[in-house]
Amino acid sequence: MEHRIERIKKQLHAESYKLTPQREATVRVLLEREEDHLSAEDIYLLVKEKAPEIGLATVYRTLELLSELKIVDKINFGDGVSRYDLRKEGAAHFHHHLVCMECGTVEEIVEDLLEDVEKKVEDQWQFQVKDHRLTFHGICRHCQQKNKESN
Amino acid sequence: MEHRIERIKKQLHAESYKLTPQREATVRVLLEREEDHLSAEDIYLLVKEKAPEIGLATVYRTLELLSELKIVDKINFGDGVSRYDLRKEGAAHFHHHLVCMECGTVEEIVEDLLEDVEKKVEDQWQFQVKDHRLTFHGICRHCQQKNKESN
DNA sequence: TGTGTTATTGATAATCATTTACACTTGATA
DNA sequence: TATCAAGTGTAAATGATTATCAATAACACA
Ligand SMILES: [Mn+2]
Ligand SMILES: [Mn+2]
Ligand SMILES: [Zn+2]
Ligand SMILES: [Zn+2]
Repeated sequence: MEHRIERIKKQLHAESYKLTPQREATVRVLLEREEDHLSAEDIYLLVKEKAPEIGLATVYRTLELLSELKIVDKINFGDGVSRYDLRKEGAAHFHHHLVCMECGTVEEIVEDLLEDVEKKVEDQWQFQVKDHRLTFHGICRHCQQKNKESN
Repeated sequence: MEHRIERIKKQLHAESYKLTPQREATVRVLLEREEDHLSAEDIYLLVKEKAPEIGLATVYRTLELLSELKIVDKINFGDGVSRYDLRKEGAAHFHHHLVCMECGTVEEIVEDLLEDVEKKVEDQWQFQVKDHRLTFHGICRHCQQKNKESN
């Protein structure tokens, strides 16, 4: 944890931004809830527990800044809100998501999986890939089980 | 064109919805601009040319309905608006997109490309895939060329 | 240590996409 | 024709995000 905060601090400094107390509190929430996919509002409420005086606008500004520096990725699962997802330490690409259409849970896939596809896109479409977003919609293990039992 | 309208009409009837003049005008715009990725507002303005009395809410309602029936797919490229994309005739899966980070153009990939990946997800993650969203962000052919010349 | 400069913040208002409420129209059916 | 549900247009409401602005904190240097 402290190690990752240090690293993020350095990334900010490298672009001559400071790790203010508000920014640090926000980053800590993101680290503590790394496997979740929180909206700005969610994050705001959690940060308020550590730093009650923080404003919602500051949370938005911090998330915007962290997005620019590629420390977090902004994603959209089709409900009305943006969600913010910490990049995995040292990951070259954004990870993938499995969204269950029945219970709404979101599972992560850290494996690349797209190496071959990207090569094809670069070769056949002559498109220079920098990043990607891949989300599968379907039925999670748990709901499959539940459905089987109810039959 | 007329053939596809007929088919969509049948899909609506199958769920006991009617193809009202407003809905037809909206569908026609989507067919005419099939390769584009229009927002609700874009579509509204185009439909108004055919049916000036239509209301924005009706366009939203129609797009919502067409989404439910899987006639269009709602996508989000990260700018603040949802965009609506006609499913390719008879396509089992939603097609993919290449978004240029420099000029903003969106290119389509109709080929599946994900067969192997989906198999892996089903086997190794036991997730039953129903649909997917795949977008690559990068530099399009045209902008690559332009960058090369300016060096 | 003081002083000017700039970045950052919190509160609030503004913006903008989307949804809702509601009164009116339409078209089918009894 | 009278009735009824589905569909519509207008206008207002909602909710997420962004812009504004005065106050504060951090820093650079006399
Ligand atoms: Mn994630
Ligand atoms: Mn498309
Ligand atoms: Zn589930
Ligand atoms: Zn381009």
